[in-house]
Amino acid sequence: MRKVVSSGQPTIKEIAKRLNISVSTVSRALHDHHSIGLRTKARVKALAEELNYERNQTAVYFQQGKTFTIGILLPELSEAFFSSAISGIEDTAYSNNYTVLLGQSHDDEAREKQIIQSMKQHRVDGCIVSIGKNTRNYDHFEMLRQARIPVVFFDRVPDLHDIHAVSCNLESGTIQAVDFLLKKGHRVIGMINGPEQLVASKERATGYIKALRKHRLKYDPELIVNADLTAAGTDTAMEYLLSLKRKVTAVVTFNDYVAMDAVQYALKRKLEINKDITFVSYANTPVSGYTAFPPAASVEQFPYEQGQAATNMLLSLLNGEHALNDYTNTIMESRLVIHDR
Amino acid sequence: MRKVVSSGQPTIKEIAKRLNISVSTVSRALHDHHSIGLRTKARVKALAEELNYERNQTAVYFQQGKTFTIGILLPELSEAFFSSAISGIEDTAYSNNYTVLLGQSHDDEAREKQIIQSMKQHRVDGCIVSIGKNTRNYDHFEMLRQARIPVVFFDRVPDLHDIHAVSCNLESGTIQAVDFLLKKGHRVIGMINGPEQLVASKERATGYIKALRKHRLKYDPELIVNADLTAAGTDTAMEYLLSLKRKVTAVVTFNDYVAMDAVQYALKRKLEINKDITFVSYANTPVSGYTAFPPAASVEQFPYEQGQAATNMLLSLLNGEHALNDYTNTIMESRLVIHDR
DNA sequence: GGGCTTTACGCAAACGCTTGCGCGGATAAC
DNA sequence: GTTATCCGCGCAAGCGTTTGCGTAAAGCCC
Repeated sequence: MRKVVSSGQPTIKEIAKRLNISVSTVSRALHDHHSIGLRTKARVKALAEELNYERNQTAVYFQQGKTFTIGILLPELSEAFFSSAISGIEDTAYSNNYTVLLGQSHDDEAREKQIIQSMKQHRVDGCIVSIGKNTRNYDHFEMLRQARIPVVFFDRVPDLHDIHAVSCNLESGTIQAVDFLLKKGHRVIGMINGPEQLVASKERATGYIKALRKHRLKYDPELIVNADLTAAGTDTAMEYLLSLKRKVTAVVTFNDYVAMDAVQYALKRKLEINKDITFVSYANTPVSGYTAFPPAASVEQFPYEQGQAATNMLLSLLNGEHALNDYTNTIMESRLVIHDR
Repeated sequence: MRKVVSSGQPTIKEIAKRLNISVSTVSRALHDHHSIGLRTKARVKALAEELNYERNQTAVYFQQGKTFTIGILLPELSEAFFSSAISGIEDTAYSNNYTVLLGQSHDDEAREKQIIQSMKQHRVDGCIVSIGKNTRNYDHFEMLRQARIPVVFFDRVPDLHDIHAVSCNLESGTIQAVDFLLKKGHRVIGMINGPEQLVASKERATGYIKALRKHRLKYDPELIVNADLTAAGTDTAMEYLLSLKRKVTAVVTFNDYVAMDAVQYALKRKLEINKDITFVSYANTPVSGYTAFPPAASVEQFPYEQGQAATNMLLSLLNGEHALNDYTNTIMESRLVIHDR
């Protein structure tokens, strides 16, 4: 017969043979099944210990059709926001005896699809996903749904209603941010927003508009520009904003990276930060405290906690505590953190 | 019989039944085995497509004793250095059809051991590990060795000779760093080093000493202090260095986090950065460019590339291109990046 | 001591897939 | 026409584990 890898690991079969009992007895003994005598249990456990027996999980997974593994798919593992989130996910997964399978899409829709496919093949029990910024088509997630693999989206959530999601209430955070600028006397406030299809972009825009309305100020659509979050895109957006007739004195940027790029651009244009122009951003990175020209304030999104929340939601889905078709969108509160005084 | 989860997924058995052929034929047809006729292959593939058949990987893994999964164990997923490394690891794993299982130790030896245990049970094909800074005992890795699961250590490498490892040549980087400071006229250079048992600490110390020797300067052991990398530890270390009779005008810190903490401490002591005291660090974070008081220079360690290298080494170990007992320590070059002029 | 329940264990199927081998039939070689 | 070769496919074992059910032996009650 074919020679399998056979890493020489002992199996319950071996234990059974040595003890002259059946494999089922061994299996049950190791599980402390009530129908097994104390003596037998003891003997089995002793031998298992001695042989350094270790249950072959792949066999169990296969047999049970469950892997105690959750897949996480993120655009960019090295981005601070996401790596904090991963940390939160891993921590709560770990304390619930789940393991984490990882994949990054690099915002590439094709790769995103492949990774989802691979995770499905790996038979993950569920997924936590933050979609790429270019993803327009959601067939791959539909596949998961049909395979009854629950998915919890977080942060970058597709604009659908029948999904489970955890995200931050950016609207309220944005309102706080614009409030802050208005109180500092700014009247022409630009916004470098993200791609239109992202919910996060819509929320930011809505917050921006609502804040103005609250102060009975007229909303000028010219002041919001959608960018692609690259440095070049940010430059273009800044160039546009600075070219407007109305003089923009403050800009709300999509995240800290955009803010830093925007700051660079402003410096190139010989503008003085926090004087000629003030930036407010969303804290996707822990650098704010150390940055030379940090945004005057930023909206904290608590990535670690979002990761935890997403994982907890997935786990309750997996445990059946939460019905698969009971779609919930957990909104976490964001909070404006003011850096300069 | 017991009702298994049975997500309704089609199996090769079903395909076989529908086509009135044997499962083995189906299996082989799907693998394009030469011994299967073209007509049969076509029929099988067509039906598979139609039924939306998808191979049950857990069954394959179990059957083959291989999971095409590698485990990565790191101290802290959210640290920039490690998250870049993860990104590099995931990318090369992905392009070699491997998947990545993730765990973080939080520098806790017990948790480290549990994660290794769990990965072993998951039957990962191999591991990539950066050990916790408190880890003194390596039994868990010995277990992996006995289970013939290859491990590649990287960055934080245990001080053993019979291991596979990828790390950065910190010695040369440190020499460059100290050279830099000496050329700027500094003569009393402190070093806040990491925990003694880390190879990385030893290399830094060695580089420091060699650089002095190169310039025919006497090495004063008082100037190197081992810290625990916490903010408090850094404060203590700074306090110590500043209390010395010889006036320290420059400090080489273990990494950017330590540097930033040290900067904070120096500021509290009313010292002017880059005038009263100059810092040089190791770039474990991408923030240097944006920081208010960045270290004057830092030694770049290329985490992404280290991750790639570690993964490639592991893969060649797994493919048998590299003998398990042929222990190699790949040293990558570090390079001093100068921030101020 | 007969009938009953309980205790403690074994039997064997099942999970989905791969693969060595065997075998019938067609084709080629001589 | 006989033999060797090859093509195309089926049989069945095996990977390690779990678990429904069957069944002896032991214990209990009356």
